[in-house]
Amino acid sequence: MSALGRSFYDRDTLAVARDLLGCRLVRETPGGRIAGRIVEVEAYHGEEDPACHAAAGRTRRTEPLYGLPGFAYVYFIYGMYHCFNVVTRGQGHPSAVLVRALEPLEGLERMRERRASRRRGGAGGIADRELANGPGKLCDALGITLAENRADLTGSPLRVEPDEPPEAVVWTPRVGISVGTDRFWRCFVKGSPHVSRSPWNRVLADRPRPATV
DNA sequence: GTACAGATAAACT
DNA sequence: GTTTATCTGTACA
Repeated sequence: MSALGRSFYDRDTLAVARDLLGCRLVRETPGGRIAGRIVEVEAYHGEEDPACHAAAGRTRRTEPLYGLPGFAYVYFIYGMYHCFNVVTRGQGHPSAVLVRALEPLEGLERMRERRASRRRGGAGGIADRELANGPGKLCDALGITLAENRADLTGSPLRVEPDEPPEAVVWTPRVGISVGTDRFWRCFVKGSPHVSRSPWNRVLADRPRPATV
């Protein structure tokens, strides 16, 4: 399966977020493929979005957001974890989609080994659904670090492949932010047991897709 | 099952 | 010096 091309990412951020659900995030390693179905994402939309890192303007960290769509934006957070984003839209509009959770599909044992190295319990204690049900966890499972920041997702060992689209999705506010909580820009596959933990998961009513910004 | 404290360092002010 | 798009272990129900 070939990677999604540049034009996929060069669209409205909410549309890219929605269409990433169901796709397969793939990491090629010397030991083989590690991959999972994307089941949860969040949109971060430009300097006018107070929760977007670009709200602080163009800095050393946010530089990738101002670059071409289809490249990775990875940052280090809470002194311990990494978060993986795909850059959307054209240059000059700094927006991206945070990938928050995967349904593990390939290389589950390699995921387990990488995740276990940070824990005390050992590799045996991690259930399949706990391997990548969070933005920090999936970066650990796939071995994504700052070395992958600015990687070209359209032609590299780290890429997104089209797969089965979800039957239904749910929109909620974004997780872990203190501003911009009025925007329902988190989107996940309805009924998936692989999404991250959030009080908003109980909001079962389907929200219509937010208006394009 | 839920609730909370604490870990830990880059980027920014 | 402050903040942070998180996770884990422990405590308790």
